[in-house]
Amino acid sequence: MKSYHHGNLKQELIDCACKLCERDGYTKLSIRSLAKESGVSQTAPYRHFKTKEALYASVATDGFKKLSKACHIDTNKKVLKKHLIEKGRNYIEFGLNYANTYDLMFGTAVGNFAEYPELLESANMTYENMRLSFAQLADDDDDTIALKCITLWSMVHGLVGILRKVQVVGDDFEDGIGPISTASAIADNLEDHLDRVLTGLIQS
Amino acid sequence: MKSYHHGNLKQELIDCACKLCERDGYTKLSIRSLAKESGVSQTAPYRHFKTKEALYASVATDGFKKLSKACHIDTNKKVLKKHLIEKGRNYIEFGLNYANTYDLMFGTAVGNFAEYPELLESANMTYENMRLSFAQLADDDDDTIALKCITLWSMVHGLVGILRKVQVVGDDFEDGIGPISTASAIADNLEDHLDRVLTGLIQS
DNA sequence: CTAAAATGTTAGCAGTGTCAACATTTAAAT
DNA sequence: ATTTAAATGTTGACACTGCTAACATTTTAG
Repeated sequence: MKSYHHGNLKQELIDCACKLCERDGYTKLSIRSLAKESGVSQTAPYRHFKTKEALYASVATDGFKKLSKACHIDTNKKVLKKHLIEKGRNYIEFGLNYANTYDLMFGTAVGNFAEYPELLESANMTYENMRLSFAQLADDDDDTIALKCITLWSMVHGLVGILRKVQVVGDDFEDGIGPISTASAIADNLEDHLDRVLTGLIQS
Repeated sequence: MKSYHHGNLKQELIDCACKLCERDGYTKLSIRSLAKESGVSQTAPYRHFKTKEALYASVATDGFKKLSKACHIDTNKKVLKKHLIEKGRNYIEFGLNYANTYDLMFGTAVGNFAEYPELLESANMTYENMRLSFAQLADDDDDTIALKCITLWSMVHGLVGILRKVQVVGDDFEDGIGPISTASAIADNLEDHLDRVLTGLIQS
């Protein structure tokens, strides 16, 4: 027999939301359907998430933790350029493989990260590891490091966005923006691509 | 006295949608409120837009035309690096000043551009001008040009996205991701920043 | 053991996208 | 010019949504 209290509703809602967000995109997600999925009344989720945005924030937090792990570099050991390239590739692959979650993390679904401390912290962790890793490679003052780090982050972030938009058959632009051959070329030679960008950043 | 037929409903709906999308973000936009705004019944818009996504597509098309104009380069005259830098700045400023519209253009609100020929064409026009301009600067074969062009596009696109996320007070990460001083530094020195990236692309 | 806090339920409001059936106006065909 | 078809607008309705208030139950703390 089912007890009145669920026992682990909050985490189950988050897990389920992560799954559905990634499968269908966060716009398709509804609190009500989520509640039904967990066998609970329509408004039960409101005991754990004040608004839908709060639920989004939890999903985004989960996303940042996964992204952080995917491109984490051990800064205790010496950081090499090849490490950064490898993790850059991981970043881009995360953005492409978890595209819907990535939208939630970097879109406007969650207006102000500061309202959700865990989200803010997980996002900053991602940035901080990026910055520390980069600092070991480039021989610059802190401000320059931060600046180049943002440049690098913009690069991989932008690639994720553009690669998703660039999809075409052949050379005549019929099904998307730009030539798909180019998109494939970049995706296939991501290491070379990152190497070139990174080299420019380290040396200049 | 008001006539049964509006006369110019479609364009008025688009204009109004563009305005409201930019002001409040596209998620806040509703067909019904739009109809009310134009003094027409709730379902009248459906004579001009099959779905809400079709309306989004029209707003996005308008956005791409504006973006295209903002960073258009006359490729009949000789294209110089400074032109590309200037237009790169215009691109980024468009992305930041029309952030909500930019979301609609590059987000997932419109799933498949191919379903909306005008949208596809306006987006391709943006890319094509970018590519032709770049081709005059870099002395490479077509494939390499396309590849570097995507790289450049990713750079400015990524900057728009990241600059919007990076916003913090001081050095302790309390209100956003990363240090706001860095974001300002990039924004203030956008020309230098673009110059560096561009120089790397032209020479390597 | 009792009071308070946490968690879940039911009922309901206001708003949404979309559709079907119908009305009116405009454009095209005879 | 008259008839017909197409385009455009309206009403009414369905199923769905986020969210709130009022109430029920369970767990936890004093």
